[in-house]
Amino acid sequence: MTIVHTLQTVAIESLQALYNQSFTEKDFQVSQTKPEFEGNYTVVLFSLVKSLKKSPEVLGNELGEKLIKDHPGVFSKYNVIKGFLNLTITDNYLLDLLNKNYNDVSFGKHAINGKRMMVEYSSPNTNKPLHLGHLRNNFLGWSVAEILKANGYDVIKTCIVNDRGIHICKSMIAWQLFGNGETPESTGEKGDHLVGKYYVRFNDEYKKQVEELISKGISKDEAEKQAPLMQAAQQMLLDWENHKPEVIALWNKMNGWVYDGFDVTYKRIGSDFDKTYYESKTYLLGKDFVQEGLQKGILFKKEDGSVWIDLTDEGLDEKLLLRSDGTSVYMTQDIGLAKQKYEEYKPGKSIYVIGDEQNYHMKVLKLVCKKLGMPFADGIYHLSYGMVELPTGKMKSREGTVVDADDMVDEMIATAKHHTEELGKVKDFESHELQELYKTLGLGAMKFYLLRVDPKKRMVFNPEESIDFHGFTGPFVQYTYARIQSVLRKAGQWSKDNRQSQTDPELLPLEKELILTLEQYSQIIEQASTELNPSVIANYIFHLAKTFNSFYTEHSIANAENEEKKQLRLHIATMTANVIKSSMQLLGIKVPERM
RNA sequence: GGACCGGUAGCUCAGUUGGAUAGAGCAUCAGCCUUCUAAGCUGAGGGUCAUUGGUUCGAAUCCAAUCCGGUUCACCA
Repeated sequence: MTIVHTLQTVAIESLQALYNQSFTEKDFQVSQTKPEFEGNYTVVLFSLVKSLKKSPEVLGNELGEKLIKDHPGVFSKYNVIKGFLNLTITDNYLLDLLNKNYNDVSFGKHAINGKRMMVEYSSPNTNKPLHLGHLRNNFLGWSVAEILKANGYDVIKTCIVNDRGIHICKSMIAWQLFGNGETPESTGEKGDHLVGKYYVRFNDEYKKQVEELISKGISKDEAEKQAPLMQAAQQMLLDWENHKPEVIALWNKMNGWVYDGFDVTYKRIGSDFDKTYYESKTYLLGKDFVQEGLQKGILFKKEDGSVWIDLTDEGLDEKLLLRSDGTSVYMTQDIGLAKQKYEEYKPGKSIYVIGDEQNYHMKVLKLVCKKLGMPFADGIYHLSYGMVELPTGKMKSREGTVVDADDMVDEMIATAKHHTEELGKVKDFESHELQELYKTLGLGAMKFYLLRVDPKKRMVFNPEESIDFHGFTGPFVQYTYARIQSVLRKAGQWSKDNRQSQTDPELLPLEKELILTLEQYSQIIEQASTELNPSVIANYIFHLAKTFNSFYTEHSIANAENEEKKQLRLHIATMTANVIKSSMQLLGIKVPERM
């Protein structure tokens, strides 16, 4: 049990004993004591004052007195200032915690709870390579899955590949017309980049055709419809749906190039999935429930044959579910897929990591499923994240003004190399070890940068500022870890003298602060899970690393004042390293043994 | 126009669900390497928490209105 939980429980018991009134954890707050006051944890008394009809001073003193008397192993001192009861945790409690857990690599993680969660993320289109926005999505999805696992959930990671549709046909048409038979092999270009190039090419040429038509006096709307390229793309989509062999063959070939490219990128950034769904295989799902919904009177048909759902009671609009020609729309497919996912895996909750531009869509999806009486409706959760923007404005993949994911990774790794060489600390490293280190640092910096911000906030990505390796960054944390490992390696050589100390040493302020911070890890994991927010972890690790660095400069570990202190500090350092490694893992970031 | 999200230091962000004198990083300035990794540490300056009103012992946090920015409201996906 964590200190905060213990304090809550014990305080409730004491209040019951003292005043014969029962309270719950929500009736009063427990927080960390502000540094300017004495103590470690604080009970805020104001909310109790009313129901107990006592002054905060009297209440604080009576409660403080009782807590110390009944639990001398946990609390050593108290003081009351205004409505705040500040309690000091005993050194023995913390030393005991340290001794029990310093070498436990799964400290802070929670036991398996038997519940299943699905996390859907990444969801790429196969007409272009991954960009910076996808990176935020991938890192978020991966990290949330890891955080849920650490809380005891059984997690299924899924990906829905948008491998069909007009946008794919655009790349295909452009390649047919302008490609001269280019392949990844012939050009040496990564498959997804090659296909993306033709997607941009399509839009360039299309724009020219539209302008030409407009100059001939045709209206803009009309020109956009009549442009030969667009007509060709639409014809191709029809041919695809009719399984025309040449089109299917081309589609298979070009998608294959893209998948090869994605595999390289995913492997590099450390993304993977337990189950991949392909839209080409699922887009026809969901039509059956429309019939059912019509029969039950939940859906209605308009004169032209299109099928709708009325959401005006909920303050929303009417929403289309089947076109007048009987084909399904995005929403219908999504409902079908949601149902399939549920039937296959029966998750208690299904988390969709999707950008906030789809907030409305996801809200409607959940509502429609609910109206249709789908059992999984309540489990649908949209983990919405803000767009990643550049200082120059929004990224537009149609115009090719995106930060490409592969380029970004290359740049981060190159920067890691540059910084490392400049510091000149790695002269004895093997070449393969160096390559590994640059990758660890570069990717670590990027993941940390994208995950340290609250997901729902949109963020500006400044390429120059983002590769700063100082301060609140991944490499700062990685450096702290490598530093501890270095100390531990050397300490192991110096001394095998492990004699047990008779008297426990008294903790110095920084030692105490560090152990208290380490103790909070389990609660942080819990909080990150309930909020589905990796930035909680990132902020915690940074705080922990910073606290350790202060401790490190202030107190010598190897040359401690005496043998007891040395052992104590080695334990603290070991546990700090374990928690850093474990928490960075939750963000998908590796830590180097030396750097 | 309706709905949803955001506005905190020059910049990028925290702020424990209503608590004590609002905190970090970057940038600026001043210090610290003959001792465990200086990618580090210590300190200084920098704030009308968008604005106004309300709720109460107490508001960056809750409510209302206003201003600014964003997203969305397709027989596109």
